[in-house]
Amino acid sequence: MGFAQRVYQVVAAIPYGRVTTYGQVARLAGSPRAARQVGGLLCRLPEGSRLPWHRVINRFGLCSLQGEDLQRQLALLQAEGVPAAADCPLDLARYGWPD
DNA sequence: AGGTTGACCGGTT
DNA sequence: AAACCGGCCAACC
Repeated sequence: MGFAQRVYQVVAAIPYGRVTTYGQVARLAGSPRAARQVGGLLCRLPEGSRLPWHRVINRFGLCSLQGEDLQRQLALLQAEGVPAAADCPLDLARYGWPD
């Protein structure tokens, strides 16, 4: 299985109401330095994908998206009880996906 | 075929 | 404390 498939599996396994970082997804996918590529993959997900891409944020606890996409991500997170905001970083110790 | 460009990160200056 | 640097992968010129 290739890198992309492993990333999809890891993202699919992020629990409801939790978030994780690009770096951790990369780590769990077996390629610790490939955080950027994780973003690249999620960026080009097909429209109707059932993958919980919105649970992946950056190492500062903020969403890396902008504009309309950012609003969509915030809404999805809020809908599952995660107090995500555009400006205020999430506490990863509280909402993060523990190893 | 080779260069560029990203939803990034960690370690080292 | 802030800037820098190399990695790693896929897609698109």
